[in-house]
Order: sequence, then structure tokens, then C-alpha cells
Amino acid sequence: MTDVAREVGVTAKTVSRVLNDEGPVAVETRERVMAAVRKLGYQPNLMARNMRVGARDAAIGLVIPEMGNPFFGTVAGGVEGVIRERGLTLIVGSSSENAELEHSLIATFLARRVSALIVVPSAGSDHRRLRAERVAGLPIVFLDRPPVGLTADNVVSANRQGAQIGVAHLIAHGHRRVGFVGDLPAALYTRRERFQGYRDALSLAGLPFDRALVDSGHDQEAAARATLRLLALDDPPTALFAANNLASMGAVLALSRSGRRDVALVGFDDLPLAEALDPPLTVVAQDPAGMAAVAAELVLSRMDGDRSKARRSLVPTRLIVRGSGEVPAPRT
Amino acid sequence: MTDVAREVGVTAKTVSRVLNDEGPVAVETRERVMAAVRKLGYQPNLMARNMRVGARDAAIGLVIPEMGNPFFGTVAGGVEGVIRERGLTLIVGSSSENAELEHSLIATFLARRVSALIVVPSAGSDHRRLRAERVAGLPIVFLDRPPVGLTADNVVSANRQGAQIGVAHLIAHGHRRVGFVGDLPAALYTRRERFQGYRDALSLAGLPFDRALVDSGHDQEAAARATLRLLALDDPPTALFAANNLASMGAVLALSRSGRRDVALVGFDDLPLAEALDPPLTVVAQDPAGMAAVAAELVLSRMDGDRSKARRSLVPTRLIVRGSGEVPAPRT
DNA sequence: ATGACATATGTCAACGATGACATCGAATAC
DNA sequence: GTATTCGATGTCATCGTTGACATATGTCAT
Repeated sequence: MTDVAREVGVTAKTVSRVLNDEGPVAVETRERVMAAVRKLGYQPNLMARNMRVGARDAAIGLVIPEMGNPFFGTVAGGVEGVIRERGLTLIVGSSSENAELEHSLIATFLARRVSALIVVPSAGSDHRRLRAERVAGLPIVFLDRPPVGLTADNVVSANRQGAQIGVAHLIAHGHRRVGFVGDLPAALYTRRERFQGYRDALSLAGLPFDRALVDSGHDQEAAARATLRLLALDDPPTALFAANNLASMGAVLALSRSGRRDVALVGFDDLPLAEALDPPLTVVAQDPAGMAAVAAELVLSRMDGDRSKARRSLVPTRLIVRGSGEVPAPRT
Repeated sequence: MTDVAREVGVTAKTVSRVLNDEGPVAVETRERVMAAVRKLGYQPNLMARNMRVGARDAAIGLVIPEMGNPFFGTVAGGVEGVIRERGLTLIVGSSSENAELEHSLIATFLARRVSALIVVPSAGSDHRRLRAERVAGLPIVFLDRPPVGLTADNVVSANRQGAQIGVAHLIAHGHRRVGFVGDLPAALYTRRERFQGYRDALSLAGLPFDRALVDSGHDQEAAARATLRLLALDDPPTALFAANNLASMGAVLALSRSGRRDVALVGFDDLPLAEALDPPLTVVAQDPAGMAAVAAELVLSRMDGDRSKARRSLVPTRLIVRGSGEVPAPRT
């Protein structure tokens, strides 16, 4: 900036004024400054600008478990789309579902003085340490899963209700033994909520809960094995509810590999090729882009000074009927 | 930092020394400083640190077309994994395949003084403007597609060879009329290369090239329509080559919706549920994580002072045979 | 005892930008 | 014709941190 100033024959302050459309500047000076800026290829140093008096970095930090997972990728894209309009940049880190990594990412973001944080908590993480930041007024929004040990804004899917509707759909097709294929660890918030929804549906229909019909796996192959274990039971389920996208894929794989077309299946979270599967996969779809948008808007309103009480936003889910959930229960 | 210093009764410089393990510091002082740091919850301000003497931001900027696409999501995750070990943070922006947005993202990253750039170019973008930065020594690596109007490091898939192998696989199963479903715009580097590979395979097998067998669509539904148009020809193809993941999904959908199980299909780029499709989808798999790692390592070596000539890395592809490519050609 | 040297800490300036306040001439007001 | 205001620009200090250099003690060899 000093170079530009020297080139034009003014002070850095005048250049600053031109670049920020601030205060009165003679038209001719403005033009000469702009010319020099172009000539020297000057670009303002955002780091220096942001460093001034307590100012924060014009960026928001986002922590997600995994970037390759389209659910979280879509979340990241949704957040970026909203904040970009405000001139904010997105800084991302993936925690690999590791609480320690999540914490170190958050620490890095805080050290960078980001303007806000959006966090998808990992299993087992604890957010007590963020209390001071929250008190200091830093906007923090939790996404997909609520914070632990801290009261703060959060945006989650209608997990319980969605799962209940999905399972009810299976029951409506005559199934009385519905298996549950979930995630590990079982302590995960989403898994817990969806499991509750599963039980809700059972009891609403007057069906007994059978612990033997619940199995888990934390990746696609593990979920496939869990599915096979359920089908190998003496009194096996005639329908399955898969509580997340990996579990769905695992169940689909297991059914496809074993050629079982007589088992009904409803998955939680939509898949890109769900329609092309045989049978097409019925799912309870979430709205990752919508959740991201809600979270980002919430962050922006907090940045604008909204000091109201921390709130939870429930983002609705939607049952998409495609065929796999409509496989009828076998006659007994 | 001043607060910590005051608390302990030393100067900021001493605190700085403790935090950076620099110079001699009395053990007792070190401990008292650390205690004060914990007590006050002090966190160093990275922006101020990075601002010193020409230093760059300890972050690298990544521009990808779309975060929701697992291919690019995996790329982002791969890059982050490598650079994190070096204490670098990832700043991401998505260009939505829009050259102007890509440019403005790059400009933002430059203003932030990122330590390096990794760019997946959009269709139609021009990178001439980055010449000055390159000359100034900023590491810039292009990923998946080469730069335009600029010589710089780039990491791309073995598109042409991979496509050739995929199409040859179809020809080996007796197909003489192989359709090509590609992306729009046709000017896209990857589409062009894969198209060349397609033609290579045809001529190696002594088959004629028929312009009528080439169609395109730039999203899943458009690709599905293109597929249907090809199948509706008077002399239709008996096999299809889909030149990217969206085209593959479109083709799969079109075949599944129209119940055509007699058409062979090979896709470029693997899909999560490829194995669960009916028939399971044969693909030429790319290695997004591998590409990301190569690009990130390249960036790091440039940051370490590697001033050698710009180079291109070709990342191999792999044919994964699953069934859809083995549908035999009908007898004539 | 005296310099040479290491150890432990301090002082100061600088990175790039911008708020607060100052200056100076010209235009307007009375 | 002097006072007031405004327009255009400059001066200075500051944000948080760290390099370069300085100072102050203590240790040791001669």
C-alpha cells in the first residue's frame, strides 16, 4: 500500500480511503490511485486489515466429520453459498469422527479469530471448553447433532419423527418384525433419536420390541454383515430400517448379494442412485442443504447482534416412496 | 499476550519465547507462563503472527467446482489430510463451474495471502492472471484439469488411456456399436480426453466412428435423456460408455427406467453403490484421494523451495469389472 | 581479579492497515 | 472582511507478534 502511495505521491491513508470509499477524496486523486493499484497489481492484505482492534477474521470455521460423505459435502456447500454473499470465506476441517481432532480443529479456528463456528460434533466430543467463547459473544452453531455440555444454537433433522414415519411405512405393509440396522457407537445422537423413532412406531402399532432385531455397524461393510446376521436369525425380520446412509448402503449390498428380494427396506437419508436400485430404495430423506442454510443464517443473525436465547431448529424429513419399502410381508 | 505477560510479571517477548520454544527461558518462568496461559485462556493470534515480515497465511486455498459431489469432496478431504500434518489449514471455495466465481475466489485467497493454491479449473476459465503470482513464487497446482493460458503444475487422471481401456472392454464383449454419453460443455478437458480415448479404442479395434452415437448432458437427468435418445436411434448402440459419474448415473437411471437389461455399460469414475446395481456397474475408477495427495505433496515440495520446471502428474485409473460391461452383444 | 561467555530477560521496531485527530486552503455565510 | 464550514489530505498511534539487538546477571578459565 505504501508503494501505491509513493507511486501516486500521497500517503497510505489516502490510498486506504480510496479503496474503502471512505471520506472525501478528490476525483482525480481517486483515479490516479486506482491506476497505480492496477499498475502495481496491489492487493490489500486481509490479514493486516482484520488484525486491527479486536476485529475478527472475515471467515467462518466449519468442522465436519468427513468431506467425502456427500451429506457433509452438501452441508459445506450450503454453508459456503450463504456466507459468501456476506463476503465471508469458508475454512473447513474434517474431524474423522475423532473428538480430539475436532477439538484441535476448533482450537486452530479460534486462534485464527474466525467470526463464527459451525460444528458437526463427533461422537464423544465435549464442548464445555467453548463456553468462554460463547460468553464472549462468538456465534457457534451445532449442526446435525447437538452440543455436549454446553447450551448453544443447533440445527438438527427431525430424526425421531422421520424414523417413526419410515418404520410406520413398513408396518403399514404388513410387517410385524422390523429389524433396525444402525450406527456404532450406539451413543451417537442421531442413532439414538432414530432408534427412539423406531420404537415409537412399534409401540404406536402395538408391536413388541425385540432387542434381537437390533444390530449395528459403523461402515458400509459392517452394516452389510449386521444385515446378514439379522436375516440369519431363527425368527428373522421381514423388513429392515437402516438408520443412516452407510447402513442403507450396507443393507442394500447385503440384500443384493444374497439375492433376497423378499425383504422390505427403508433407509434414513437419501442416496444418489436410490431410484436405480432394484427395487428402488424407499427412504426418509434429510435436507442437508436446508440444514446448512438454516445454520448459516443463524450464524449471520448472531453476527448481526441477535442475542436471544440459544435455540434448536428442527429440519423436517420427507418419506420418499420408491418400492423397497413396499415389499409386502409374507403370509404366515 | 500482554495480559499473560503482566500476570506473570515479564514482557510479551518472554511469553512469546515460551510459546515458541525459542531461546533460553528459565524453567520456572516457563512454568509460570504456561500456568498464566491456561488461567487466562490465552490463544495466540495467528493473524498477527502470520502478518510479520512478508509471511504468508499458514493456509492453502482450494477451489473446487462443487462440494456436494463426492469426487471433489474426497479431493478436499485428501488435500486436508496431507496439509494438516504441516500445520496448514484448508480454505475452500466452490466455483459452481463458473469461471467468474472461480476467479473471484482465487482473488480472495490471494488477498488472504494463502501459502499456496490448488485449483480445479471450471469450464472456460483462464489463468493468465495468475502468471504474476507464479513468478513471485506462489505454489499453484491445478487438479483434475490443466490450467489455461499458463504453464503450471497439474495433476490429472489418465483420462484418455482409462477411457480407451473401458471402451476396449466393451468391444471385447462383441460390441461394435458403442455409444458415448458425455458432459456438456464438450470443451471440458476431461470430456475431450475421454472422448479421445473412446476414439482410440474404436480405431484400435478397426471400428468406424459414428458421430450419431455421441450424445451429452451436463447433469444426471440430461444424461438420462441423452441415453434414451441414443437407444431410440434406427441403428442404436448395443453398449454405452458414460464419460463421468453424472453421465453414469444418468445412463443407469435411463436403462433401469426403460427396463433395458440388454445394453452393456461402462462408466468413468466409480460410484458408491455400483456393486449393488442390477447389473452391478463396471467402471473405470479414478483415484480422487490419490490425486489430492499427489497435488498436496507437490504443493508442499514447492513451498519447501522446489523450483524445478512445472510438471504434470498422471494418476492411473483402474478398470473394475462388475457385470454391466459384460452384457454380451446381441447376435446379428 | 578480569575478561570471555552463556543464560535469562528486556527494548524497540516493524509487518499492513485504519481509526482518531490535525492541518490547510478554498468556499460560503454573515 | 472576518468567521465558519467543508473538502482534501496528512500525522500518529495501534492491533498482536516476533526478529534484531541490548542489557544484566552469573560462571568459569586464566
